Amino acid sequence: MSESKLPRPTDGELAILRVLWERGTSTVREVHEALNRREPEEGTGYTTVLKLMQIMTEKGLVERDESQRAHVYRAKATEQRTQRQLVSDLMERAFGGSPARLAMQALSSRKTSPQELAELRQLLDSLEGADE
Amino acid sequence: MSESKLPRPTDGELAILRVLWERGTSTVREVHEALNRREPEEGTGYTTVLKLMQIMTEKGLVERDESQRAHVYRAKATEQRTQRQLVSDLMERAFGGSPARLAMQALSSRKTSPQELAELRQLLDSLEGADE
DNA sequence: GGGCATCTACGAAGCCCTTCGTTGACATCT
DNA sequence: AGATGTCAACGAAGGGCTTCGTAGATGCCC
Repeated sequence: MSESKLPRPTDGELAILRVLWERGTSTVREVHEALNRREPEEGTGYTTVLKLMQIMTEKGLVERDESQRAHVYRAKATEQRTQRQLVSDLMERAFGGSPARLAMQALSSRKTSPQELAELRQLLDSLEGADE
Repeated sequence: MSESKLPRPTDGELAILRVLWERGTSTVREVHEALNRREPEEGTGYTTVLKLMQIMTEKGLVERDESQRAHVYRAKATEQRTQRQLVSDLMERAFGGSPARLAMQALSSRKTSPQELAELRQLLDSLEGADE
């Protein structure tokens, strides 16, 4: 029962999760530095990141190991799982629940590499094959 | 210059926009009734909807005609335009800017009808055709 | 040990979103 | 005209998100 529903992460929380997914488990300092390397103009303070991560711990979005003086955090949900949740959410709220309309909007909004198009085609094949 | 960037609508605002897209121009009362027909358990009050729509007017998300006693509102951006914005947003924040990964996640998250799959296939064809 | 750097914890402030009660204007019906 | 119902406007309250200053604990180096 440890897999109950996690809340939808906010923009700030998502930025932190992205660092954790990319780097693996990290301390607050590491996350803070990664964020400011990625977005030098934003400049969020150290304690701001710390506070966010503390709240995320309360919400269950991350877990932390307090055995070291500098606590070590890790994302509780995988990147895939979170992406699925966010997509489902947007699909319901803005696309009337239609995955295809969302997918088409995504593909139209930016150029996609031939390789990715091929992967998509493959996915379509498998979806059509598995009709029930 | 009337086409500047509109802010990302909140969840509540998006629900109202959906009513306006579906019904066309509407009064507050009409929106309120449509929402409570759609989500009977939620039960947002009339003044709540009114307040939201007033704020949306300030933000530029909707426009209103005040010539009648019951003001008539209409969405300022089309459904398509808003969907594109929301998708781009999510793509940047959670998918590292990759449209294909977002599309695949969308298609995996829910069963898609054969007809929609066919439409998608067609879109893929046209995208591949238009390589530069 | 004293001084310095690093880290967590706490709390407050500011802003936005949502909700709703109240008020005053306006219309309609009798 | 007076009663009733509908409407926009306003303000306030509550909660969540973000930001940061400050304090207290801990580790390290001379």
